[in-house]
Amino acid sequence: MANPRRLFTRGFVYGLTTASALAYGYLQLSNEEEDIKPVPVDPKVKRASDILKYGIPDRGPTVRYYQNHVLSYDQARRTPLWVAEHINSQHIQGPANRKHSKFRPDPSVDPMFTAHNGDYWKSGWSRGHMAPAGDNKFDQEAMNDTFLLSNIVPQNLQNNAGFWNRFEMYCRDLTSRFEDVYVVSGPLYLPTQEDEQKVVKYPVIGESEVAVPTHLYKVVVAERFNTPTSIGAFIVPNQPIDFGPKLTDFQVPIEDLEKSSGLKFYPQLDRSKAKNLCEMDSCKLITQKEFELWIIGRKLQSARTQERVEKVWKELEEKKLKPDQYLVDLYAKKKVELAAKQSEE
DNA sequence: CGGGACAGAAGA
DNA sequence: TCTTCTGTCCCG
Repeated sequence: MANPRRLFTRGFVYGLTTASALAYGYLQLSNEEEDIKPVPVDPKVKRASDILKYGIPDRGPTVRYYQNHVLSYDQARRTPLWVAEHINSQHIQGPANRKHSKFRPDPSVDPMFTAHNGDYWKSGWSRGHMAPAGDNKFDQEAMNDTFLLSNIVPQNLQNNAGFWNRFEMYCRDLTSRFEDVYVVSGPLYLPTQEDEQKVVKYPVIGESEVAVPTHLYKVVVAERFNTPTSIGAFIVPNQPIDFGPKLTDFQVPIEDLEKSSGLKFYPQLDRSKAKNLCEMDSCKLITQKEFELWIIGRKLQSARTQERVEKVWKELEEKKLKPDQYLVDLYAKKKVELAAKQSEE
């Protein structure tokens, strides 16, 4: 019986030489000649089996698959490189609740390269989803997957809960006008001008030294039957952004994002036929008043005491927000509900 | 929707 | 006893 290592080496060389020969075109069938020539081997490739005798440096799996998202993980920075999703109206509604999910290290990531919750605690940075939990309302397990730290980057809390949150809401709202929405999200580490040279500078947090991105990006593709596919690329600074700036302020040519990220997005998409997303659609985020009303609605929903209900309602009055009928009804309903609950106790 | 801080319970 | 986890409350 042959030596296993010997077998492995032989297979290794064969694979390399075949790939190389194809690349060099030596295996092309000749039109004129019928005699079969010996296949030349690129001497550089021939050396590879010796050079790589003890293996090829390993970045880990290039692509990792989850219930409802796919990502590539950056083992050096302890953050994803990119996270891809497909959103439609079926996925963004359902009983799944983030209160049942927990942030935790991704068990599929080598322990040497994983991030931990402790890295984020008291770091000044929040744990920002790339594939959002809210895109997985249809299934609790799919939502739980998005809380694995392989899908998380250190994100400014105001940005996460504010502008980026509204950006994610816009992506979900696209499904009311487009059947299928495809999104790739991820972190960027962009250079800044410092004296005479550009430098890339970013903090790292915790014992795992998780890298804090300078910016976040999204590439959004929206599809609808019988209309041109639309695509938009956005680069958002990882810092507080109030209601002044518009989403279109952060739109960039996708080629610019590709140069910065080193990634080609949607290589199978015929870009010459694609339209600018912000011309096909509004690219308008919800307004400050709409956002604050939404938040108050969510707080009312989750209120557990009468005191809390009254406090939230007072907040609404202080901000001079006009509640719609739904909110008025919800307020009345919660008051009755919690009064009954208190009389039980 | 997006998050964190904290106290007390549960576990080593 | 000290550490870790979970539930609860809080914020925009």
